[in-house]
Parts: sequence; structure tokens; C-alpha cells
Amino acid sequence: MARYDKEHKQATRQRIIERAGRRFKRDGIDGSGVATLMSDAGLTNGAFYAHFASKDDLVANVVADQLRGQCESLSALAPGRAGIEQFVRAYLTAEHRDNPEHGCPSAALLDEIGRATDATKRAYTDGALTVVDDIASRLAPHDPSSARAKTLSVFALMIGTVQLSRALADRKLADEVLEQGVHNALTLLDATQ
Amino acid sequence: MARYDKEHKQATRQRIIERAGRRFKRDGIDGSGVATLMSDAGLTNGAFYAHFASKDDLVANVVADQLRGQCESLSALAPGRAGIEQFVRAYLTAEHRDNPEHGCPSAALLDEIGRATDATKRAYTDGALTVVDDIASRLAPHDPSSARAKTLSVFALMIGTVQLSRALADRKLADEVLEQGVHNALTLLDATQ
DNA sequence: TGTACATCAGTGAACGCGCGTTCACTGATGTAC
DNA sequence: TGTACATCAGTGAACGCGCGTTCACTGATGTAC
Repeated sequence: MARYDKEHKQATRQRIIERAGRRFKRDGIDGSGVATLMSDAGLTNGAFYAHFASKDDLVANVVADQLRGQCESLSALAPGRAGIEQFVRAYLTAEHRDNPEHGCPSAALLDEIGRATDATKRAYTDGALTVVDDIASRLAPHDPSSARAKTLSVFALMIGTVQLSRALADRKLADEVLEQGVHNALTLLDATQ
Repeated sequence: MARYDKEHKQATRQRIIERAGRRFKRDGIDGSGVATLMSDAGLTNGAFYAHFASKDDLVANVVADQLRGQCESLSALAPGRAGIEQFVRAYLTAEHRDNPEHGCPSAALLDEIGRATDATKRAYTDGALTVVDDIASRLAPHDPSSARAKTLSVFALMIGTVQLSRALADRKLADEVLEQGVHNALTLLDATQ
């Protein structure tokens, strides 16, 4: 049960963070207990505090990790505006709406993050800026900083759209909202500010 | 302690619903316990089940009530597009961001509503459509149904913007997002689809 | 080479607490006589 | 008019349960002799 090579504990920690990300996105942060999170990672509750100082500490780490993952996935996109459009269209799908556990952490958790600790909000801010600056640099390679606010705002539209689509009990209406979201996101991206 | 006129119990029920709305918007649904909700209404926990079948039942009623309130507040707006612009500008302010308990239920709770019971999602859908159809009829008095999807999408932008602004630890950036949100919401409203 | 020991990731029971929910009871008031 | 009773909104203690957190312990392995 012990004396593993020194990467082992790190790997376990990372596994807890990744599984917790899925669980949080599915059931909410307040809706996910430590015992469940540890069981998701194939461990028992007692081991949790060998890896994290508190649940809040885990939350901040999960938020940072989720946005890091989102940022990495951007590198698979086509360069320039085509890649952004690809991203927008993939984001605003019924598949994303219906599978929050594999989706965007912002769409699943943004209002809970707004009520979270400062450490979590800071982790969110840093991670979101990395994502957004990556996108902004594709949109306006010569002046990415001016594209930052615009990109953040388009991102807000995308987040709100998926959340709204998840909350609507009428499937047809929920699909319409996604479709209109694609149209509006692209309109804003192409608007000359 | 009893034998009140028959409106008394209804008034108490309504008071519970209204106070619970504020508490939910401040601390989240999962973050608000029944004992706290009743204490907010000046009562003790035991009386709760004389008014509601369960916490879920209260949640659905609160969601319906909150959207009804939002809809009523629309009647104070100027007629036509000017009223909509007024609404958008009031919504996307630091004041709204910093006082969720008096603000929009969608901005505070939308991702939790997406994980709630079907009854709650249905209450949300019905209430949101009433709000949105009211706005759509101001935008396009002769063809409100075609403006519905567009209005829902602008509403999604506004919701996402306030949530993002609440989650960002950098105040200046959070303010920028609101400002850009106003610009983009108005751009979309004026776009000829 | 074989044995005794140190290490330490993980176990699992327990802590006090608040959760949603139930229920026997209270006590102020309207009604009946 | 005065008294006994029925009503019923609200009380507050208790239910079992899961929460976040603590801690004495386990046991497989690497190291020392």
C-alpha cells in the first residue's frame, strides 16, 4: 500500500482532480460530497486530506485544471477565424448541452464559482484569461489585447446559451436557442466593434 | 397562534417564497437549508411542511415567483426599443452584479436550475417565456414570435455576462465585461437578423 | 543473501454538525350554547 | 353576556442521513545491516 515511486502520489492527486471535475460539472460543487469524490477516484474518504487542505482547496485546483484542459483543447483547432468558428459551433450543440460532465466548466458551474472563495475566483480568472487570450490572438494576431473584451463577451454569450438550453424544459425551444446562439456569436465575432 | 382570517396563511406562504428567492440568489439553492429559509421568514422549521410538499416544491414555486416578478418590473419601462435599451443598461451594471439577492434569478441560479427537477425546469421555462415574449412584443409588435429566439439569445448574453462578471477576481476586467456586454447586446438587438 | 526496520499512501471508524422531514403538541381566537 | 369547545398556524424536539474533517492504524515495499 506504500513506497511507490515518487510520481505515484502526484498521479493520484491528478486523478482525484480530474474525476472531481466531471462530478462537479454533473452534480454541482455543493452537490458533490468528499466521500463521493474519493470513491470516484477509487479511494476512501480518509485519504482526501493527504492531498488537499480542504474541499475549497480541491475546488480551486479543479477549476484551474478544467480551464487548463479547455485551453489545451484549443490547439487542435484550425488556425485563424476558421478555428474560432469551429469552436463556437462545437460548443453550441445539443451534445454539449446533454453531457455537462464532459463539457465546459463555465457552462456547468459559473454561478457557483461566483459564490466561491477568492482563491477559486482567482483560479477561474487566471484560467479564463488564458483561454480567452489564446482565442483573441487567433482573431487579431496583431492586437490581441483589444480583442480580449470582445472575446470575453462572446464567451459570455456561449456560456449563457448552453445554460439556458439546459434549463429549458421544451426541447425544441432549447435547440432553437443553441442555433440562434451560433448565429449571434458569429455576428459579434465579425462585427467591426 | 391560530384562527386568522383565511388570507393569513396565503400571505405567510408568499412571504416564505419571497425571502427564499433572496436567500437562494445569495447562497445558491443547495446552499440554503430549510431551517434558514424559515427563519428568514420569521418562522421555525416545523411549519415548512404546512406550506410546501418538499424543498423541491418550494424551489419550483420560487422560480415561478421570481420570473413573475421580473415580468412585472418590465411594465415600468418606456415603450418600444427605448425601454429594452433601458432594461439592458440596468441589467449590465456593477450594482446588479454586486447585489445578486435583489437581482435576476437567471443570473444567480441558471446552472442550478439546469440540474433541478422537471417541475422546476418547467416553471423556469414558462416564466422565462413570459418575460421574453413581453420583450419580443416590444421589439417587433407585429411579429413577436419571430423575435422570440433572438430575444432569448440576447437574454443568454446578458445572463452569461453578469455571471462572468461575478466570477472574475479582477474588478477592472469584470467592469469591462459588463461594458462590452451592453455594446454587444445592443448590436444584436439592432442587427437585421 | 536474508532479516529487521522505516516509510508513507491509503483505510475506515469516528467527530460534531446541519440536512430534509415528521410529529405530538401549543395556544390564541372564532363559534356555539 | 359568559363560558366551553373546536380550529389550525405555528412550535420545537426528534428521526436517520450525509456532510467536511480528524486520526489511529495497516501493510506493501525500499533500505540498512
